[in-house]
Amino acid sequence: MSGNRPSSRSRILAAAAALARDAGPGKLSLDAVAGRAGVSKGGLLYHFPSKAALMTGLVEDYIAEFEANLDEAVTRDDSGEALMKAYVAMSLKSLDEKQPPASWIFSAMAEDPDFLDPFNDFRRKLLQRLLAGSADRTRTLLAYLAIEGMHSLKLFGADLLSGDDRDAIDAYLLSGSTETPASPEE
Amino acid sequence: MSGNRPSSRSRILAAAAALARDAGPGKLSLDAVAGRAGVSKGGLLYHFPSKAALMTGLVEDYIAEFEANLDEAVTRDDSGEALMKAYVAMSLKSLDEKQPPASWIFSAMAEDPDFLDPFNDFRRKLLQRLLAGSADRTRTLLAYLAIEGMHSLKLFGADLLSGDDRDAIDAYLLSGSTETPASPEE
DNA sequence: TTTACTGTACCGTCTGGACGGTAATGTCAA
DNA sequence: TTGACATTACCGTCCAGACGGTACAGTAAA
Repeated sequence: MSGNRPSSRSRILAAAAALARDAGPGKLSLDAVAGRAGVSKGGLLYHFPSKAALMTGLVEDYIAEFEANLDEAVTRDDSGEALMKAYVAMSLKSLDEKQPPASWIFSAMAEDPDFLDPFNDFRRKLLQRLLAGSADRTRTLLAYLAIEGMHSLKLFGADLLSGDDRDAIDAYLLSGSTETPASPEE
Repeated sequence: MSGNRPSSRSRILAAAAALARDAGPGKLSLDAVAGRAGVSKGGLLYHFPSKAALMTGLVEDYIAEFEANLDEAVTRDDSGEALMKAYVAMSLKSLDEKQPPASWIFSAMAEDPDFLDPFNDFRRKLLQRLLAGSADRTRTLLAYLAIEGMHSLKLFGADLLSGDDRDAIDAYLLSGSTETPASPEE
C-alpha cells in the first residue's frame, strides 16, 4: 500500500495519535488533527479521503509498528518461548510509558466498532502463535489476559496497582513457563 | 441523590446503555436516548440537565448495580475468600452475556475521561478488598487482571478465546486460591 | 400548587466532507 | 527546445447536518 513514506502521511498519523492521547479521544476531529500535523484540512483529506480512512490508517499503523517491534525483539529465534518472552517484555515496557500509546482506540470505537476488526484479527493470530509455542497453555492464556488487563486499566486511566504488585506480576510473567527457571537476563 | 426511583430516570439510563450497546457508543446522542426511552428531549433534560450529567448517571448506576450484585452474592460471609468467589462468579457470568453491558464506557471516555474517575476509584477499593482477604496476593492479582483482560477483550469486540480455553481459565479462576499456578518459586 | 413531565421552536457551534483553486514537478510529442 | 498536458501534494472556503442546550407554553396527576 505504501512503498515509500511521504512525510506528511506519517506526520498526520502521529498527530492524530498524539491528539487522542493529550486532548482526549473525543477531540479527534479532522480540523484538530490537521492543525496539529501542520497541514491544512484539505491536505489531510488528500492523504486520508475520509475520517474512516484516517481511523483505518491509525489501526494499520499501530499493528504494523507492533509487529515490527515484536519481530525485532524475536529476531530469528522464533520458538514459542522466545516469542512469548519478547511479547511480555514489549508489553511491560509499553505499560511503563506515562501515556497509553493507543488512546485513539476510543475514537475508533465511537466512530465504528468495526474499525477494530483488523486489530482483533491480529490479536487472535498473535495469541494463537503464543499458544502454539507454549508448553503450558493455561499459563500462557493467563499471562496474555493479565497483560491485556493491565493495558485495559491503563487505557481507562485506572492506576490500581502498587509498585510491589506490579513487580509481583512482572516476576510471574517473566519467569519461564516450564523449563529453566530463567535467571535474570538483560 | 435518589431516595425513590422515578421510573423515567431509570428508563433513560437503561435506554442510554442499550443504545450504546446496540447502535454503537458514537450514536449516544441526547435525541437518540430520549427517543429510545420514550421520553421527550425536554423530559430527558429535566432528569439529566446536561449530557455530562447523563454520563455521570450511567457510571454511578453501573457502580451501584455492581455493588448490589456483589453484596447479594456475598450475603453476609464477608471473608476474603467469599468475596473473591462472588466476584469471580459475577464476572464470569457477565462475560457469558451476548453483549457487553457497559459499552457506554467508550462514550464516556470520548466525552471526558474524567467521567471514569468514580468508576476507577470503585475498582481500586474493590481490588484492595479482594487483596486484603487473599491468602496468595499474586494469585489474586493475576485473577483480577485476567478477568479485567477478558472484559476488555469483550468490550472491544475481540472474541479470541475458544471454548476450551475459556473453560481452562474458568477452572483456574474458580479453583481455590491456596494453590499457586505452575510457576517456579523465586 | 407543585411535580413531572410533553412538545415545539430555536440557537450557536462543531464537524465531516465537497470543491475549486494552485504551485511544483514530470512526461512527452512536435 | 518547447509547448501541452498530467500528476502530486497540497490550501482555503463553504456548506448541510448533527449536536448540545435553552426557552417556554402547556398538561395532568398528587
